[in-house]
Amino acid sequence: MPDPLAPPRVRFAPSPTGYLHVGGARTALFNWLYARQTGGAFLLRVEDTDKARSTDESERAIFEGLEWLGLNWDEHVVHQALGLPRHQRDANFLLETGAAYRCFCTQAELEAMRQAATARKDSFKYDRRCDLLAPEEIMRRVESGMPFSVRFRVPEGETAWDDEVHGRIAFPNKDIEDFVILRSDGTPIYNLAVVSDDIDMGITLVMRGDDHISNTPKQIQLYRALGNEPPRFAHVPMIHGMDGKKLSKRHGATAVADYQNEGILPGAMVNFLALMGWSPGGDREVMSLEEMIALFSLAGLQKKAAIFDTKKLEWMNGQHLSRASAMELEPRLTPALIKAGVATAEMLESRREWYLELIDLLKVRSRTVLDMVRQAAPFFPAAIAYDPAAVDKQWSDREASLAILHAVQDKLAKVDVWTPQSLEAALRALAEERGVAAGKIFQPLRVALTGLTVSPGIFEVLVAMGPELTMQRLRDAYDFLKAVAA
RNA sequence: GGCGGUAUCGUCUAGGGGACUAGGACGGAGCCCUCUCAAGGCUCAAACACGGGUUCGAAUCCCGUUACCGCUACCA
Repeated sequence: MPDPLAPPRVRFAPSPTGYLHVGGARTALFNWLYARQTGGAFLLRVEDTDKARSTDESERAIFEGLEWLGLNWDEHVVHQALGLPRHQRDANFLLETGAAYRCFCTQAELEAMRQAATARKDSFKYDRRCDLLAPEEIMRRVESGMPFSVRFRVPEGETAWDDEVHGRIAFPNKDIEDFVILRSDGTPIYNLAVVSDDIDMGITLVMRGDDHISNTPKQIQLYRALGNEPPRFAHVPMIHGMDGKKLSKRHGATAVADYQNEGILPGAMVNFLALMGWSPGGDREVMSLEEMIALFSLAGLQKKAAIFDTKKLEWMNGQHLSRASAMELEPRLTPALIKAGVATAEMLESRREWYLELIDLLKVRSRTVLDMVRQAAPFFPAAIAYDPAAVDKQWSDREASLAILHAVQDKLAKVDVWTPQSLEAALRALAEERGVAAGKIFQPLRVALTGLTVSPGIFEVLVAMGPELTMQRLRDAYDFLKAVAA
């Protein structure tokens, strides 16, 4: 009997056959939030019994994904394959207590029975023929070395549990066939391995995808036959793609690492994932990890599958970007800037104050870290590319543009102290002298400085860029304009 | 086919018998702000799957139907 007052123990149990999928990440997140809120333990178990498909690389990718999201686990990582002796002991125990029996049917025989049933339009269920064998016959077959699998004998009645998200779910036992728990090669089948491990790890709440609902009655039967009280179960809904089907590659990125590479912040990813299938109630949306821990509850879990909407993820990321401090963003932006070849580590370090101010300037108008890189590029010495759309729109009249830029240069040369105020005064005066709207000056200048139609306020841009780089950009613009004109 | 699960705007959701003319958010349309783009503010379009009950009263409870999803392996 589990102690109801003991701290809960939950687990995330991925099989290392790929990357960390967003669906898995969300299941892990819910378990983690629950453990952190209750002071319980969040354990990790790698389900690597399928040696053919499991790889170390995939295992590493899953760990890295969890670490990036900030989902730290307690105790040591359990590898399911290492539990083989215990799985076999449990199967033998079930055999000895009569809860399970040996099945000598071959896979080919089973397949034939299945096909015969399908031909009759019947649903197939193993007919227990091996359980009806005389004890002497069983003895004879075992002694003659005939291979056998071990099947669990499902008792009469009904198996039900009070699911933490769905309420009571019941399965008539007659609908559950005598399932195999140990293969003829002596290795365990999933349901046995899971139950054996969860008992061994002292798991008190199994929170997993609702695709496991139909495994649950089998597992409850195994708990009982093994002399254990089943844990609580919480079956959370799945994540689907925009077409309503299970989320897969053809819906775009499904690996959390993909979103990491696209410049999504882990805090935003976690926030977004949490909101798919869980709600704190009311209108709360943008939350920190700490707030989610405080607010999390099983009662707020949704029953319905959610569809992954990357648009909302990007919006969420923009929110987190805007709210984060430059100091917090710096470690995420710096590697991206270096990777893109925009700046070097030394460059950023030598002008740290300036760099942090630049981050503050850009973060509010960016949705991803990659957006920030794009917008930050003009503030670094490397030559810029001119966006054709910007050129067409703001420099359509080459001669006029050249004239404006020269006038701007003259004005700027006379500004001693570069502050937003002094620059604004100078440029607005220029507009007045020339009798044009301020925008007619600012926009062509913006293209000259950044190559883009989009940037922070033009005076902030000038200050951040400084007189030297500004003049360089203007000279480059002249060259460009003259080349096009000629 | 059998069994199980689910059903509120296009999407994420609030709602747990009367507070519902159904709220918020993303996305869309528009306005304001404005040197651009964001951010921010405001406005608009947009949903209780259907049919029966129960009840004075149902988005909310019950039953059917439909649709969708999952499982139906000596996979996990």
